[in-house]
Amino acid sequence: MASSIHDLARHLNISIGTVSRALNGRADVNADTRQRVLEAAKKLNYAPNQSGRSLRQGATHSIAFMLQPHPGDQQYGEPFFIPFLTGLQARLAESGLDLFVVMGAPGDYQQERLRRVVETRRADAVVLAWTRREDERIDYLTERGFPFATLGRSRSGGKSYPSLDLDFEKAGSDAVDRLVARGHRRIAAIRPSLDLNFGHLFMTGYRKALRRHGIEVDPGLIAEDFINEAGGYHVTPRVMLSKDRPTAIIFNNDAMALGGCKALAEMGIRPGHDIAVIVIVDTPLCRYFSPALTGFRPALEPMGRRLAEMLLASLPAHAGPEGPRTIREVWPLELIARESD
Amino acid sequence: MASSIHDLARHLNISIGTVSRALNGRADVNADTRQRVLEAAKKLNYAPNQSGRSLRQGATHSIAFMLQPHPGDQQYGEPFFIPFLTGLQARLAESGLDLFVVMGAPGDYQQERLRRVVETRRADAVVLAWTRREDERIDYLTERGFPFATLGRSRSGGKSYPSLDLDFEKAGSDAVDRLVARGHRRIAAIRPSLDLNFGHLFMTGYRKALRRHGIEVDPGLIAEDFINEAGGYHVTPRVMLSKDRPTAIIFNNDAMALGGCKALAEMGIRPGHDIAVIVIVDTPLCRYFSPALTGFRPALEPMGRRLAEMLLASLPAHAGPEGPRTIREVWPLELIARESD
DNA sequence: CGTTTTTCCGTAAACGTTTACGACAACACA
DNA sequence: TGTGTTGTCGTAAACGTTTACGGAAAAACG
Repeated sequence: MASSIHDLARHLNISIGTVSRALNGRADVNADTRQRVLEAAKKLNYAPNQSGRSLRQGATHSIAFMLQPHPGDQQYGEPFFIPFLTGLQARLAESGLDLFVVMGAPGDYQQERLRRVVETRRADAVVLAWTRREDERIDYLTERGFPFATLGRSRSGGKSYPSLDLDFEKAGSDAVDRLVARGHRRIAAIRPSLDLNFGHLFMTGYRKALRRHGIEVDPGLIAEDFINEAGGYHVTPRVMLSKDRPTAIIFNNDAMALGGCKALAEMGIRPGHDIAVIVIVDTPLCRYFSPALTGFRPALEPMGRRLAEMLLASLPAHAGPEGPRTIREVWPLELIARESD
Repeated sequence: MASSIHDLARHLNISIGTVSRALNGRADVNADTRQRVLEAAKKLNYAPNQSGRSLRQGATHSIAFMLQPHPGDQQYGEPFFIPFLTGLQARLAESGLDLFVVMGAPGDYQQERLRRVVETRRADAVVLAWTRREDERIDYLTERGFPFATLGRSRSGGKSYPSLDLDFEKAGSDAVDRLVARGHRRIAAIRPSLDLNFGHLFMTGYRKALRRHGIEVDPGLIAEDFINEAGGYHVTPRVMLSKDRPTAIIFNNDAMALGGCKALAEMGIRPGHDIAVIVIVDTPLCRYFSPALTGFRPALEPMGRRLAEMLLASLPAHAGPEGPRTIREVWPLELIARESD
């Protein structure tokens, strides 16, 4: 059905070795036989069979991105990831690598699918997101010696893999600074499980900033739930009913903020008037919500490109001649002041 | 590094043929050699090299889902797809197939990536979404004889491929019926390009229902823009400034509705009070927005399972012994009445 | 012209599987 | 004992590539 390298060879009356060399741009092939091969390839619309290449070269020329469902949640925080993936894919494509996304059944932390990808050698490397403080996926990959990179930090696996993260700690701190400067002293924080590393980092910044301002951390103003709309909706009333009501809330996520604002609305509390609201990671939702939510915006697409770059540099087959490799980077989050605080 | 079938054979002092047969559950192998093979496989944690299998069998055991960016848009409407993909992947996994998602650079209609996947035989079949009225991807695949299925209908490619769609026409019609029953007669429609087939279907239902109620279709109440927040935001003021202002708006999409409601808010118009708002496809956003948006909810996860089923039945290698195959299905959208209309 | 170098190409092995085929032993049956 | 059947296994080819190796012809050089 599909044409193989043998068809080309037969068609041109030359050997398959020469065809392969011509196609792969090697030096030891005459300029005009190469020309003829390329033309024939186009004419018969030949494309190399990936299974054949992979088998011979021991490389699949593709990278897997694992989309990790949150525990207790059907959602994936995808709006966040799409621009990141766009950048990642663009940079990988420049090096001739395909990117594909693998999703797991919700709930299993993806360990199963990850093993499958790794053990059946479907990809040359994987990219992990939603890293956890202790992340068994990272342990597995390092132990196994399989190349990977992460979006987000973790305490697992030493420091020997490329990772890129956002400065959630600084964002948490900046959010508190901003609110304190505007006269707030009772500032609530609504976050997912501390197990998710960005939640942990956010809270570290939040706590440090409060202390710096001489404000005692009130556990009644901190609440945890699933990182989705339902989570924000269910948990927000709790902090609002604490005996000394907060005058500001920082949400760790746009979805939690949406749910939270819904709960506030039902209590007759208006963000931007009766209470200040800040969201740690900005998305289009924040911009088009009414009132528009103040948030911290990440440079997702450049981050995708950058992490691809770092991953490539760590792969023997793609490492350029350049010198020292950046292994870990933390990128800033830019405050976008809008109407909600 | 990774163990191959030869390692197993050497370790057990039997031939690779026997090992392969044991692993693949074929009949002509002694029960206890099979036992020993399986144990050894677990011990050396053997997993078959996919490239090897694919090459030999001429099948990759994987299905590609193409995530199609909208023209002029960086977004993908992902929140919509995730539950669908969950169902799709679950059913495919039951048949031993992997699902992966491939994304393209925004703007190129994915034709490039699609060709790549097909020609290098990275997948055994593909699933397309966001089908257009005339869809060159479908033409390409049918012409090429490559197996595929679509989420959404199209006029391209004849009727010879499995497809599953939502009844956007009925939803558009039902939305109008509901609004008319509540006394509205000036009903606006905000939609993306008619090229996107669901937009076209929605408008067909909208038009037919208006005519049925003896209401003339006013072009000033129909507006098109990109199917995202920005699109809804930009275009909504236009219909609100038409000389006879609408009393209701139907948005074709949650993102457009979010942007549109933002624009309404800036004009001092409150959904649910001053104007009725209905969204054709319901998402968590609709539920947690204030006011909660009335919308039409699809059964996305079952749809994913179902389309997988239909695709499998069309693949020679997986077709069960059952008789007639369903080729096209249209599923209903269920109205979820909330506060915005 | 003879020798060396260069240019170009063909041959064949290898990657890890699956599977058609045949072989051999054990067993049943006559 | 001979023949046929059954159960189990080994052998080897094949899938489509890439690539090390060697060889022939052409070019360069003395």
